[in-house]
Amino acid sequence: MGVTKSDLFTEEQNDLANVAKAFAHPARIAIIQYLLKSNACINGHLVSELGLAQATISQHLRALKDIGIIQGTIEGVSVSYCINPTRWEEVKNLFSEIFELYKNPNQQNCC
Amino acid sequence: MGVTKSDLFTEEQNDLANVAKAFAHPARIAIIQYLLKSNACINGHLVSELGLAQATISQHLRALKDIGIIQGTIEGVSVSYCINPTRWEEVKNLFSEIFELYKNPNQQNCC
DNA sequence: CAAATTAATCGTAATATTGCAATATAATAA
DNA sequence: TTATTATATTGCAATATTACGATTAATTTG
Repeated sequence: MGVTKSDLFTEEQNDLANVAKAFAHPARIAIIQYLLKSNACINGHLVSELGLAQATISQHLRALKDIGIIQGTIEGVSVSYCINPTRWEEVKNLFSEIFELYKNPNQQNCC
Repeated sequence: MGVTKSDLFTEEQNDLANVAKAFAHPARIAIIQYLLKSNACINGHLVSELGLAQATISQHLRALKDIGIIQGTIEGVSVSYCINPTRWEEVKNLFSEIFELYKNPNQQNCC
């Protein structure tokens, strides 16, 4: 055991779950926030910003790249990272969908 | 190793990461969607809805309760669950904050 | 009271994630 | 070419998560 039974769920549910994993670690949130705030391509100064080892940062960057939220282009020796605008919009909409699903006409419909 | 180094990050970052974990598994998304769509208190018919064992569902429900997204009240032999409206709003705002952080004036600011 | 029902918890196995040192890779500089 | 620099990958240890059978706890029914 220990394996998520993906086949029990819809593609949409599995998608959202995977995307949510991007946000499910503070280091990845820190990376995302850093890229969002700078709103530009950032060379990998992230290692000095966060207090984690270079290998660990690289691993988190890879996770974010796999999910598609960030993209990186090689610039000589270093790599520039930034938010992927298209994917960001997609991810935003995925979350919006579920958040908009909740209508609470009266405060009393809850146990 | 294997422990997330929470002390390296802000409380806000750790909070969002924890909340995101609610969405980071398709079964929990399915549970949330089920409660959202019914928009009412639902007795534990979730076990028959999803294809997971009773113990597993209970475990996911507990995770959602710990995060605060759902609440349950005992109704005789069974338990009624529903979305916690206040917390839901909070969670929604946490995600909104980070999503609103992204401004993309021109499509060319990305590598 | 005993049986039935419902859900939580415990214990455990399997898999996933996190973190890092060491190493590999790739581009540039000397 | 040989350093140097920046990042990725590998291998591994520690911890977390997922799943479920078995058990427990609490309530209701007969």
